Amino acid sequence: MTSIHQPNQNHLLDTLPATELERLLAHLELVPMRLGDMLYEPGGQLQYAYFPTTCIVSLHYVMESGASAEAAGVGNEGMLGISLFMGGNTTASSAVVQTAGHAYRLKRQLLKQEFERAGFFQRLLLRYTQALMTQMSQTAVCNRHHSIEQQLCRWLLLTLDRLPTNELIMTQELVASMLGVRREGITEAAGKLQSAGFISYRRGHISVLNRAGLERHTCECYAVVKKELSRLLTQVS
Amino acid sequence: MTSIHQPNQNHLLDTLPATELERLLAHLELVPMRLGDMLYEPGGQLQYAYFPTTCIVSLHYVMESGASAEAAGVGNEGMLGISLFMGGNTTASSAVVQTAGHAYRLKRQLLKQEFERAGFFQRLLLRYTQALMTQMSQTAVCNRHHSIEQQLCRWLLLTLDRLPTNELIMTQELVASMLGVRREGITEAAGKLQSAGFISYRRGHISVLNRAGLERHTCECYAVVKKELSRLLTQVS
DNA sequence: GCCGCTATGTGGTGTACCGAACAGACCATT
DNA sequence: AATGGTCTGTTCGGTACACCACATAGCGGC
Repeated sequence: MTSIHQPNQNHLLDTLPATELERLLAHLELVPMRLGDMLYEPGGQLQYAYFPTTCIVSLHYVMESGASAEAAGVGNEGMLGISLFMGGNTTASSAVVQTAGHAYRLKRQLLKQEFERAGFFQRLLLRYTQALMTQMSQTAVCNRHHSIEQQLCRWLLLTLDRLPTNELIMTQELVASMLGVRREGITEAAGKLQSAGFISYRRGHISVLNRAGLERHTCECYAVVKKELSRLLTQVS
Repeated sequence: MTSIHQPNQNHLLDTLPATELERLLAHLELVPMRLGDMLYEPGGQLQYAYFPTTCIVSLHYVMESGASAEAAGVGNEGMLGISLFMGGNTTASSAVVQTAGHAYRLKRQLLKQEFERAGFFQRLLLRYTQALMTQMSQTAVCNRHHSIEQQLCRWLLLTLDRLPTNELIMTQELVASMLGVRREGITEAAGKLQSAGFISYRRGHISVLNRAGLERHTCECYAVVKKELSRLLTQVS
């Protein structure tokens, strides 16, 4: 009997050659991730790296004023705990579960040890980190120049790509805090997307009906991030 | 006789233990960096890594519309060519010289080779990369929530920290393209800072007269970036 | 010193987004 | 079926910044 949860639902783990994956399998621990769980706070010491399978985690910054925004999201394409092998052990951001689901976690020492073998796993993690940097800097530029509606499209598409379904369990309030805008701004933008027939929603549920429509409506930032991710995570030497 | 240019004017090179630095010295080549020089374009293959001593380089994104913005800056605290050891070999950004000066460059293969020794140099570069990620994500959040005036203060301080003098050779037009705002917005913000006695400027020259004043005026983003940089680049194991 | 270029200053109009306040609608619970 | 809490829709006023147009002023080249 096979469980519905498998490590290879995470793309990074799935990419590993059999021998490398086997070394990890015994240490990977499946954990449920509930909405709002905080994996780490700014400056907090991480004990685990997380490889999401069905959850999505947001790298979130909260300002002194209380305002907040997401710098990047992490789902089944990536991992959390970059700083464990980058050397800092902690980061200035916090990591908050944005969509409930599951992840496999790996003890900090084991991740570090595996990284230091300087093999495929190391190269893969570094490439993923570079993809994450692309996402962060593209978010910076997008925040500067694009409308809420465009950014909402980008965000929906990126989120959708990390989920098996076309439905997001997500209030407008939560989306607003991710994009760092007011809830009313999301209400207005989502209303337009619904009128256009691209999405439909009701109290905490957003369904994507016309993905191609969203892709036409979004800014270029979505494509840049996706392209860079696929470039970096295929053909890892 | 000692030249006025020394590799240890770059903080990363300066941090290297003698044995590691010695291996590099013969291969480090001093190059002048002129204002506007493009070190690399999106997707372009890098041939060298650069360690700035007196120049500043901007990691710059240009949108389809022609609008642009900086995701991060690199000066004597860092290096250019992250993607050479991260595995991607290229990035989605371009790198443009924002302040003329000098840098030491190192052939791509040598950087890679040295990185793969998995010693101090590798740990240092990875830590610097993490600091760069902090700068990028803080820029994303800052773009969302802070006023042009605050951002200008942040940007002036970050730039000042990379220069030996308190004078920036820089038109308002250029500053505007860094922050991704209109030139008039910079005129207005700079005017206020000048009235407050923090800076003075004339055609392409900005002098900082009161650093503490700028620090009081800037948003928290400056401190976050500086703190993370100093945390990561001291006590490298 | 004059000229012309480029950098800077200013003003008017438009708009996207913010802040706050409130109304209505949906859903879960009882 | 009623109730209460949460989520969504709408409105109003304010503001920061964009876009456009043009005026002035510093500086280099002649």
